Amino acid sequence: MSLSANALSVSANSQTPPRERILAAASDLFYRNGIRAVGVEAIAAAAGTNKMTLYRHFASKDELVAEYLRRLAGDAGHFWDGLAAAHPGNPRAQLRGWLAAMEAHVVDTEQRGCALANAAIELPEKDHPARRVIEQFKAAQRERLIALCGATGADEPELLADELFLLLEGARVSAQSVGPTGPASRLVRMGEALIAAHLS
Amino acid sequence: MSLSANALSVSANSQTPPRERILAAASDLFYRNGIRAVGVEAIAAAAGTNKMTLYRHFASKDELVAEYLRRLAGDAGHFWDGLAAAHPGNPRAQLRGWLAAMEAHVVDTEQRGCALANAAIELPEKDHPARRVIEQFKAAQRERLIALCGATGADEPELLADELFLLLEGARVSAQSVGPTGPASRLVRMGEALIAAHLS
DNA sequence: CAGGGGTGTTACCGGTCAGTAACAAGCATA
DNA sequence: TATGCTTGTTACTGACCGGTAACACCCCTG
Repeated sequence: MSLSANALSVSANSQTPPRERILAAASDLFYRNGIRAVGVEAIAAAAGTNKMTLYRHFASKDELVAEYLRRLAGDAGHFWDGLAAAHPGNPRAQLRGWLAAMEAHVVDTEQRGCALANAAIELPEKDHPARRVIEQFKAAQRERLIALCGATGADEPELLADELFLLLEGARVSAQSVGPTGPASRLVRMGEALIAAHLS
Repeated sequence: MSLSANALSVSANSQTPPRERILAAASDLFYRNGIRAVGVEAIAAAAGTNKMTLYRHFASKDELVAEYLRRLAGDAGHFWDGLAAAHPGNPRAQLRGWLAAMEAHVVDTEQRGCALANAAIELPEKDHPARRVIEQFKAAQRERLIALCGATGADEPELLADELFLLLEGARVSAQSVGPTGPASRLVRMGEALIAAHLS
């Protein structure tokens, strides 16, 4: 089972510190091939280094996985911040921007859903260090969505947020089984209908 | 990483033919621990037999995985048939029954989401024999839902079906990251609101 | 009784897994 | 020039992976 990999600019650049190169290579391989499908040796090779250096920066593969997810959670937080900065005082526009970005992400065939959700499916062990990261991230995601729905003046912000949350989560996972042209392609329209129903 | 396993009645019963015991053991282990996390030796042992007998009934582990998913797809088909038989000529009741069953399934902490969807995440290789099964199953699932929504007289049956489809898919996957007490616990209420909106 | 198909047992194959020990080489600072 | 830190290299461990060969066994049918 040959793994697919891309030559990432960061991992090819030997100017970048090895820890960053390893994380970049691991992110790429984990996301596209699955966490369990990727060995540490392949990660080190893709990062232009070797297994020893990898283990000098990460205590174990599980810790590398946790850090990989931590980075993605941070990126998502920055995306939310960017939305808020782009539409200050306009929660409705922020919500609209979020929906549009999510639909674009779902339709993109290069994407394979939410890395955090995928990891939760792939790593059912309750004591895996990645689980803390996943649970905290998803809870924070939901909280932000609830706050945003509340700011728009929806009648039941928490219910609306959960509807949108499930809609998105379903779109991202179903794109991998029925394909991105299926139900997931009308995410914006569905979301707008939900929002409208709660603003009456 | 010790695997969790249950002593299934069928796998403990040596009266049952070995092929069925193997499938039962594989279903249990695959679903709870993930497909890649389970080795064929562990499956054979849980089925009360050995690796050789397993390979006399299944050409490879990948084929065993495909058959495991085929069985589940068949079970789901029977569930739909049962719903239709329980509420003949009453699509509204069938839809309601489907929603209730899905919420019960999502809330059950023993469950770990849709085995087919999980497999799609765990097995991204396009040529894996399981992918055909997954894609056909999800497409059939969606078709049945569309037909049912159409029979209820919804104004846009396909859109409603996709909304319900994504809602369910999201609920099952998010139960594994935010837990079953989160957004997934109000699936019936959300679904009913969607249906009502399309029956106006 | 003879035959044969399904099953169990053991040992093995080559390969990969996560993780480590020991040592050489580079490179900066002091 | 000498120090000390980071990295590279090679080789290795013990375990497990999917899959197979060879052979003994049991039980049912003829």
